[in-house]
Amino acid sequence: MQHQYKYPRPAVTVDIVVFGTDLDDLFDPLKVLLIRRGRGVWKDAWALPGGYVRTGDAKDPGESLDEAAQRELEEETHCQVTYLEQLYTFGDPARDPRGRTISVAYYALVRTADYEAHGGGDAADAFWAPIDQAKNLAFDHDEILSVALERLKAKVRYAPIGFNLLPYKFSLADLHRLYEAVLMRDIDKRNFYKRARALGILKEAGVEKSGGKPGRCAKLYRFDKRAYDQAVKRGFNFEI
Amino acid sequence: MQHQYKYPRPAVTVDIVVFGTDLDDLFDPLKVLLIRRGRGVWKDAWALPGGYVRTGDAKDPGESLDEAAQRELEEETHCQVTYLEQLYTFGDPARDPRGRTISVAYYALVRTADYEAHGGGDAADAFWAPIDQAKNLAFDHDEILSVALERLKAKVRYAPIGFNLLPYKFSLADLHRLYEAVLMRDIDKRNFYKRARALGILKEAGVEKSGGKPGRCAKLYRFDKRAYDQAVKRGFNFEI
DNA sequence: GCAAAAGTGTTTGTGCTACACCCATGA
DNA sequence: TCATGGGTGTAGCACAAACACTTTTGC
Repeated sequence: MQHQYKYPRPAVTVDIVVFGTDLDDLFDPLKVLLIRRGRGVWKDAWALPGGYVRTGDAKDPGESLDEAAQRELEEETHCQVTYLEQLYTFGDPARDPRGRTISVAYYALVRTADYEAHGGGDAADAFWAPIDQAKNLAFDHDEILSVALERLKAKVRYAPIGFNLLPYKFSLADLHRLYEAVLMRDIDKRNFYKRARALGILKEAGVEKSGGKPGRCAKLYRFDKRAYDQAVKRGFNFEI
Repeated sequence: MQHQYKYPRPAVTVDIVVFGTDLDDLFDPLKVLLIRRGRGVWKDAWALPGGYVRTGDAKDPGESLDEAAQRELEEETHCQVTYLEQLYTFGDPARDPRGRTISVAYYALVRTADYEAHGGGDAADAFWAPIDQAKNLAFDHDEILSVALERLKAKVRYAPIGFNLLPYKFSLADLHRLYEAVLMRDIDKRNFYKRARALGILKEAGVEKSGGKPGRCAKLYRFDKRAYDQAVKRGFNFEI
């Protein structure tokens, strides 16, 4: 069946920048999920996962933008999605050669580390790319990724969203490496550990089992959401 | 002529939160521009200015989202628009009873003070509402306004966008009142003046003519964009 | 015992906060 | 001369930055 309107209407999609981590990768723990395009324009190019928003019609109310993003995300990644936020809406008339398409971009943080999949998953051609190698993507996805990275960099400094990229239990060294990777600069270890603990939102959670690696075993922590929520109520400021 | 698509498509609009100031209003200098709806659903309700994005078709590329916002803005306000930024995209299926409509919201800062109009303008039913009186707006515009205010509050603290709400020349007292109005809290005058000057982005610009009012004449300043751009290059941080 | 990774304190300086009075002008 | 609004300085404290060595573990 066809749908008719008096004036032309754009297609509306959501595209999602999915950030994940690989803590074994000491230099590039921060990754982004890319999909290989199998056909049509930009065939064989890497792209951000995404798809059309279900608009609905007389019988069907359709889905909200958040719901659309969530749905796409579940199809693409089988990791636990712990954070999802709308990023920006891209509407340049020329951004999709097939016709006027407006894309509402989201970014998501997922715990890859809690899962095995990570590369050998079932999403046929999905790939966790190191951030600085994700270039020359389809459409305007380079720009979308760049905006997402800037947002992540900015937000991670004043909101405790970084924890969403780590496993449930993590060491301060993990947290430190993550922040260095996201902010792309060296951060003094002692000052960082001090601040992180001073925030009062970390709860001790045992000790790492030495996995046959040299070096001292790390103490583990988890994010204490209870303490965080209370601190926010008291008007606390979380700059790291 | 009708336009046909295989799947249903949403209508896409831009709505704009236009912030302005009335410096003579010592308690509520911060205003927002509202439009009275003359017909259709939400008739007689106050609403944010906005309208449909020109999508384009085979012959016509249409306009970008920024262009749509700019165009709507020019139609509604004859003040100098010095700042325009995309805010958030609202896509709840039920937000417009007439049918699925996705709204890309923007916020704009304008210099009302450089113009006479301000109320007696030609936009028949436009009104500069004090921020805290702008309630019970049409559609989900209460929510849009609330998001815009939060964004303005946050951004004004680390970026020099507040100047876009003041006339070209302004006194420190003006700036102080503006910040108190935007952040909705008292700010110590001496500390504020000190910080404002220490930023090094204010240029002296003469002295206020006493307009028949009591009290000492204020020194005037203007925003020094040159100095600001250079400071940004050096990686300066502009928290106020 | 050596290589690898985790963990730990002190000093110094800068910047934020709190706070109360004098100055210029018009009526 | 009084009412109104503009303008100014200092002292204490808390936080950020800089900086190097010790501890634990596997091999």
